[in-house]
Amino acid sequence: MTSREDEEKRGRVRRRITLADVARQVGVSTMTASRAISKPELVTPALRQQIERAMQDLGYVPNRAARALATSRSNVISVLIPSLSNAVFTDVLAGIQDAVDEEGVQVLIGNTRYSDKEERKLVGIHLQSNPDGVLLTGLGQSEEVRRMLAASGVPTVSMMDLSIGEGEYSVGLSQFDASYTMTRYLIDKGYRRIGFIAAQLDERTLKRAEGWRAALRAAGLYAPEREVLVPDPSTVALGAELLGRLLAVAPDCDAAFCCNDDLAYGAIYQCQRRGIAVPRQLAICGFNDLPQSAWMVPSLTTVGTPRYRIGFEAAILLKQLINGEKPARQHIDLGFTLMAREST
Amino acid sequence: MTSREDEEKRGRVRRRITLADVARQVGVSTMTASRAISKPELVTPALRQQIERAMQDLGYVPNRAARALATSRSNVISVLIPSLSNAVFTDVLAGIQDAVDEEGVQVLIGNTRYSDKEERKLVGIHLQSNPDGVLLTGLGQSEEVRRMLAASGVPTVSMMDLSIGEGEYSVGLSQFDASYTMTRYLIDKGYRRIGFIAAQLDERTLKRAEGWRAALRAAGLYAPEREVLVPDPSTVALGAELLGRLLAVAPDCDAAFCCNDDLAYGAIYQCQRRGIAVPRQLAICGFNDLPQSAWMVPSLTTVGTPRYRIGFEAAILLKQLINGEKPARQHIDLGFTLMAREST
DNA sequence: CTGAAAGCGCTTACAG
DNA sequence: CTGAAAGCGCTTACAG
Repeated sequence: MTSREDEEKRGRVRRRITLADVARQVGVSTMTASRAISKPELVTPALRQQIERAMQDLGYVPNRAARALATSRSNVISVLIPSLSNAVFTDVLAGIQDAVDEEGVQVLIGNTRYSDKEERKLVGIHLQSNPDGVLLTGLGQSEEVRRMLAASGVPTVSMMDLSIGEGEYSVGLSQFDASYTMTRYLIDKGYRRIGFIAAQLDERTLKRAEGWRAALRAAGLYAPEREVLVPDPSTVALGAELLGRLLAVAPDCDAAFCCNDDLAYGAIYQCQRRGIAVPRQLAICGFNDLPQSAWMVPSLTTVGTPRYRIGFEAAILLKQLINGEKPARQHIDLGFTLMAREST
Repeated sequence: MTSREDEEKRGRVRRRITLADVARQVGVSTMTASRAISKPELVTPALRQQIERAMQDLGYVPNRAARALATSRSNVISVLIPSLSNAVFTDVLAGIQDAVDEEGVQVLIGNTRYSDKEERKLVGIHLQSNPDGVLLTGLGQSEEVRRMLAASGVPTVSMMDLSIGEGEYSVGLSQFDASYTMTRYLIDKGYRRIGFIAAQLDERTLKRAEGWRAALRAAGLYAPEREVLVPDPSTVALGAELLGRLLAVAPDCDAAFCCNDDLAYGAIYQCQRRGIAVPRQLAICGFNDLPQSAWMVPSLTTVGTPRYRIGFEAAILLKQLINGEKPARQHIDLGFTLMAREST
């Protein structure tokens, strides 16, 4: 204590309080102080109280880095998502956080911006933190990412889509089936010239495009000119523009399936600006069922996806792997829900 | 090498490659290997190349915890935001990420969920990681949070609002002025019975309410029954409901100022459902200018806020503090922009 | 139930 | 330009 005060008076850098300081104050060894935290049942109640008291008084804050180094358990999990501005992934994140919350696990969030290169870079960086596990978005990781992850031996779970690999783990839904189902619904409702609007063109989007094509082909209604696919980031503004493009190349469309809700919002606004009645003249549907979709006018027909639960279940699965347990299932299909509303 | 292979054959846990492994392989000391990373100019080019080669071959991944422990510099900054589902804060986050990207700084994200208690808890947890700096949202931290932060000696910058404290640092805008300006604009446009709809009731919202009141009072137009404030989380659905409530208690309103864009979207949808013409019968405006606001029909009058830049500049300011530099300004006012559109 | 001591994987002032 | 050695702050098998 006194030497510490001296230091401060002399203007030296304030040294952080360590376990040793706490132990000295109470007159026990550091290992007993350590145990008072990690295995409290192993230390006499009276002693434990004194130690806890001293930690309080001194304002002791454990040093994670030291603990991680000593235990080679970081209590960190790494999460790689393609976007933070897309509500889909912040919902996934919320599920993850809730699943690991009480355990003192820290979630390291990496934003890959839909880029394989960024993902590669982030895996490298995150691996430096020795994560106990990694949560990945999608299945299409680059060879190098797979190699790094395999070499590290860190358990990994993929989110959003369903894998079929033996040594792999995934939690999600079939993007293809969901899209096929939506398209089938449109056909059953009587729509015959169904366009498809997509942006970003990540793996999920491409699978949705495949689902749409397959359903139309099965019904003998597929027409390639009715698909407008662009790699640009998905926004409401882009949805408005792409609907314009779709109608320019395929003015006879009676429905437009947008690969996500943001694009659908833009498409609906575009219709409103042009005086096109939705759904009477043109039906519009989206994908994901963001909160706004149920409330806008007209309300949006879309596919509900269990994003929060995907994050939650993926984190649970990862925890099992981290603890060396054998999970009941390697691949967890959380399904989807068709939300039929006014826009179709 | 050989002993390592032995270990693997015997099925032992695969040991992580360390700097010592790299050094041994090349035949140098670990400190030279270390320097090849941190101060490459201090090691002979030929040697350096050999070392880099060995790191590649062995798949060496530095251990952040060990480095943090040795240097007492974590290269981590902690960011506390109240929500991840609010685009406002993901924009702030994007600015922060971009500002610290290349430096190998890791951003620890804490979601306080608008709760002082959560914030307190998160500060404690994040402090365990020895962050080099902390970025806080808003000015209203609890006494305990201030104490913990002060005791840790970690540099701190507040985001979103402007502080006036001497030893404090902040980057943001005057929420009061922005709201006052919007209200003044409505008055100038001829609106006389202007309601206010707010949710969440965090500090920023309350300051916006104050700005609205002040402008109306100054014009002799303030009427307390025209304010509807609820603590619930802000959503589009709630905006629709609150507009209903406002019109129930104050049916003579000719404008409704929503404390953020989400509520405004809901309010506009509510009007559309009820056949209330916007802005002819009721003007609606929001706050923040989210991407959709410019595209919806009618487009939304709102206040543009420099969220990305707030995050970016706050991170720059924090870096200066971390490096012991004296920043040019303690408080950076990034202002706001009135976006007058169709809805008013 | 408690303690002495070694070790986790890095970095760094100090010599040479 | 390179190295021997100590230290960062914890934890843990092993004794007692």
